[in-house]
Amino acid sequence: MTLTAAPYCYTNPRPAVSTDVVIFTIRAQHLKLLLVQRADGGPGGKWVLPGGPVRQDEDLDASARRKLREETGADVYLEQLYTFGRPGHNPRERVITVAYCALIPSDKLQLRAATDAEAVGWFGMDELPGLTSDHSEIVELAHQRLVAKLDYSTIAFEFMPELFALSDLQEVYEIILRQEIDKRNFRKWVLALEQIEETDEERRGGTHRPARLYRVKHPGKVAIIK
Amino acid sequence: MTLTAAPYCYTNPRPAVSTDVVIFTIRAQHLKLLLVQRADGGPGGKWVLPGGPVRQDEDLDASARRKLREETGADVYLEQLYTFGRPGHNPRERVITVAYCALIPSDKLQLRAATDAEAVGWFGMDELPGLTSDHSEIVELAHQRLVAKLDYSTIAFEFMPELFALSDLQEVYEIILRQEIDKRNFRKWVLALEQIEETDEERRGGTHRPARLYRVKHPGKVAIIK
DNA sequence: CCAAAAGTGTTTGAGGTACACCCATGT
DNA sequence: ACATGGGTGTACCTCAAACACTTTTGG
Repeated sequence: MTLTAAPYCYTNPRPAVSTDVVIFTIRAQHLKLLLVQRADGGPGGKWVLPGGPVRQDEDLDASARRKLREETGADVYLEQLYTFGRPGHNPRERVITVAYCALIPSDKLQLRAATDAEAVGWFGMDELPGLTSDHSEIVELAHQRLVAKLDYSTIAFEFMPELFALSDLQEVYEIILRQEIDKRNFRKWVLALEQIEETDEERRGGTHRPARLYRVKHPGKVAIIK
Repeated sequence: MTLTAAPYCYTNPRPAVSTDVVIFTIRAQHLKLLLVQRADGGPGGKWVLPGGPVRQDEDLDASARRKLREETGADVYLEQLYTFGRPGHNPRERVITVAYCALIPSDKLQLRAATDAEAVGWFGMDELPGLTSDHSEIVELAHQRLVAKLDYSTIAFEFMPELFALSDLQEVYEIILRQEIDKRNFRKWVLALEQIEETDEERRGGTHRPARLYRVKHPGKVAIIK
């Protein structure tokens, strides 16, 4: 090992630190998450969560946000999930992973054109390709947390575009919770939160009464609701 | 810098990774947390959270647990809080801190005899000595999270000794929430959770009716309550 | 006029809150 | 007997859940 190959030397061993991001969106009536396939040669390369080493001069949040932007171009809600740090087999190559979770509204959903280096794709929770066990664990935790947060926060609003109908929002809840919700009760509940407001726009589409459109009052801020 | 002084070399810079633990207990009718004072020479050494570098072969949880044991001898409820990783001034000496929170029941509260190297002490939230700004931030977050969790989990039970009276438990809630609670309503609520059970022990103490003692049904497991 | 989604109120039950007195003991 | 904390029940109110029909539009 030469100095030019490994010029960063410490008196104690140090782990490599990466961030991995679970990026969720709602698409085609399903909750999906983004995976990338590194072109490590073979055609059946492993799909993995977007992620990689934290730069030395970069905050953890910034690192996760950079990866989010690199893959999706979107700059949206992002929160730290959990930090995983099982020692690996090789003590000199230990990796610590700070996992993040991001939510993309359907209207900001345009994948960055895949580079030569990797393919990107959205996968439903039921159709995930084989992931490494730590990536499975991260995805599992992110999903649990998302479901739990629907109950006590306005996190689901982060999936909504600028303008949306109440039935769009209801659909998001139904998709994530995997259960139907009574329309009248849902409307009463969500309006009572006072976190969305009516606009005077409406949306006509198809052979039925147009839907009134709403907007999130404080976009990007997730409120805790008791 | 010689090879023997810095034998661990990498092609990219790596941060040092530490764990810091916020250790809470209830003592003398106050919520207190443990700080240590490194004997860095001067008498007015800085008080800091117990913490330090993660060993290379050690899980993050294990690292936090080790520090918990080193300072208190106790092996109790511990959860990961958040990971902080602002880049510091010197890019070669960046530190990433994984913060944990631990809760010690009053009966397991015996501080390890302080070594020559450091003093240890319990401080109320209102009487904290000046901490570094990142330690303040960690303490703040741990406190918020504790208060929030009282509402939707049985985390407060982790403060209880093996056997306790309902009024002891109520007192814990009152201390942390800083508000009085109606005795009858509290008892109805806590019993309806079905997470503690009556024993046939009672405690006599002072000039009044003895208190029935209860026990936590699933010690060490924090239940989420709707 | 028909199909399709949008929109709207009322009743009921569970659980949370407010509130005051009797009980068992030690001195 | 009295002071001290331990222990109990009821009335009310709020909020979540169940439930069905009318409205507006496009074809």
